[in-house]
Amino acid sequence: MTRLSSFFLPTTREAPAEAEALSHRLIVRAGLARQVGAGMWSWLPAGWRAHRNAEQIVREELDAIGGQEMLMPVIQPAELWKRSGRYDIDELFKLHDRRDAELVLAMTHEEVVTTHVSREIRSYRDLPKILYHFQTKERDEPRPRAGVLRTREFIMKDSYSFDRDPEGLETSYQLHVGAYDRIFDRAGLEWYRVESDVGMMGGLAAHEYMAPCPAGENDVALSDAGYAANVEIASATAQPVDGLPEPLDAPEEVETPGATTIDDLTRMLGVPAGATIKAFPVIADGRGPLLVLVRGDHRLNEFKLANTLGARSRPAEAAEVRDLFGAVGGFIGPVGARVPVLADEALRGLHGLVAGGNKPDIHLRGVEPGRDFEPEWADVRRVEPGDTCPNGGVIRVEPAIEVGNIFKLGTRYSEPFGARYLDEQGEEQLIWMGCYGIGPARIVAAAIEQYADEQGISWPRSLAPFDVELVALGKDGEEARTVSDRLYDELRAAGLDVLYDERTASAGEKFTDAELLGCPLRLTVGKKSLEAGEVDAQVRRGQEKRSLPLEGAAEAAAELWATLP
RNA sequence: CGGGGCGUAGCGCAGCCUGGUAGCGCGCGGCCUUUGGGUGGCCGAGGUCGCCGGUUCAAAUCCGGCCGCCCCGACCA
Repeated sequence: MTRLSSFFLPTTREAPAEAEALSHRLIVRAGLARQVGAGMWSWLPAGWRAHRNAEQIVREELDAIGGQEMLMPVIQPAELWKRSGRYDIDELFKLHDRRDAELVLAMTHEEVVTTHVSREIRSYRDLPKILYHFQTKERDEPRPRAGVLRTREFIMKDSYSFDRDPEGLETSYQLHVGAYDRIFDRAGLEWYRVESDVGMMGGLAAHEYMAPCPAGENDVALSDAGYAANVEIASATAQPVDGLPEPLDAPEEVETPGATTIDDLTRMLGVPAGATIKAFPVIADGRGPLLVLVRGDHRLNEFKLANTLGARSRPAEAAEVRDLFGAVGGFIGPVGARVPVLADEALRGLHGLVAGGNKPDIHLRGVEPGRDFEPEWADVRRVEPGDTCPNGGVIRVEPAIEVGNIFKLGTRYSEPFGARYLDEQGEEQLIWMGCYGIGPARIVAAAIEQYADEQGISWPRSLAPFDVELVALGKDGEEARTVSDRLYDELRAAGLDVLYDERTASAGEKFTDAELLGCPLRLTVGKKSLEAGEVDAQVRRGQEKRSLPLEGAAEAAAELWATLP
């Protein structure tokens, strides 16, 4: 029985002052969830129904590719994490039990699942396997934010594939690609599968599933030609520089007092930003000082730099810059630099450029890479809207929520945990692994973000807490109420999940609440339509209204519902 | 971790500068009214003013410390 008069659905007229993201505001206002602390949330009954709907889609599609659901603990011995080398991650919650034994709260489950597999899997006959669970993840995030989008505790579906070789891993990976594509389609989301950074942990390949929306924390580079990549790794051909100065025979000094920014330079010298060189002095692990160059109108992409260097790097400190270049930030450049130079590809072939002169208040103009300095070339810039992607399309950049990721782990965990099997020749081999995550809460939040309108949430059918909200107008005991009571039973008999608003509240209040909660279909029983022998139906998305004959209204509503997005 | 902001009733806020009985709107309870888009009226309940300390005859208000929350950035297997 889901009668609104007794259902725990605390809606509010106003959102908490601190809530900024649309999904945050609507989740609170519609009574789906409540905040307990920074990054800690309780799901209330209606929100939990949506969450479980998302889970169920994920479960069905994983089962369909042969996934086997299990459950592993959140609290784990620290020893496992020391063995995998992940114990020192700052986000890992660490604790001690009463006997002072070291424990951790799991942020994912590679350590435990690999331990099980290493103990139980012996033979190539036991492979492949896909194991998964839905379990709480704990992460001591430095900054939880945007409601349920980034929390310190959340539920994740994580699955793990185990194969005998890279080819097997590729097969399991592709099975997940198919399952994930179907999951996000069924969830009704607009989504992209984008190439993503494999990180420093030695992964082999990775994709992220991104749902574009304003509250998204990630930027994705997209093109109509089908290109899709996280901007962290996206690569594209830069737009040419308009108005490049004429070449000079050799660089010449020009006084630029106080011009420490590209803006200052373009104003002072009258050149376009693209005709300047932006220089970043960095100190790379294992490589020492390095001068990284990008075009003045471009931005350095630190992920791509790290991948190019195969190492982390940090910006040089002011004192280091002085020692290495004899100048302060804003006036350093590649010509005559005593450290190796790494230049972005977009600078290749340009001439007449302005670069720092390595002297206070001095720049050089007429600089030509390759002639005036010999850099190592690499693609280390962030792509910009308007760039041309590898297959010819024009790049645009959109914010998006990461709703899922898939990752080829290789033997990253099977090595430390000794997960091996015997092949047909009786030889011991390492197991090849993949890991695959989905956050149901983010699916819920992304759906809210993508489809909300002025009135509130507008759920995709597959996620909505209820299929139909039935609004009964008039007083208890009037004819409208007897009719709606009967319709409520008939709707449920027709297979629909119904939220029945039989409160003694004004019509406007009920309609407003119904639109805020956003079930795909609203049915209204009141005196007016009843006199015409009808029930009013309103489709939430687009708010299109129509009338259904009272006779057979439940079946008609079920048919209508089935056509909704 | 760097920068900024906030903390007064369930929610949104005023009061603080200039110390002197803690307020408003919404929501909540009762009665009446209204019932197809947040009806109107009357009555009422509800607050250790984030916490600790200091100054003062007197602190929501001034001073110090702490805690919590949010935003931007950094970070994000």
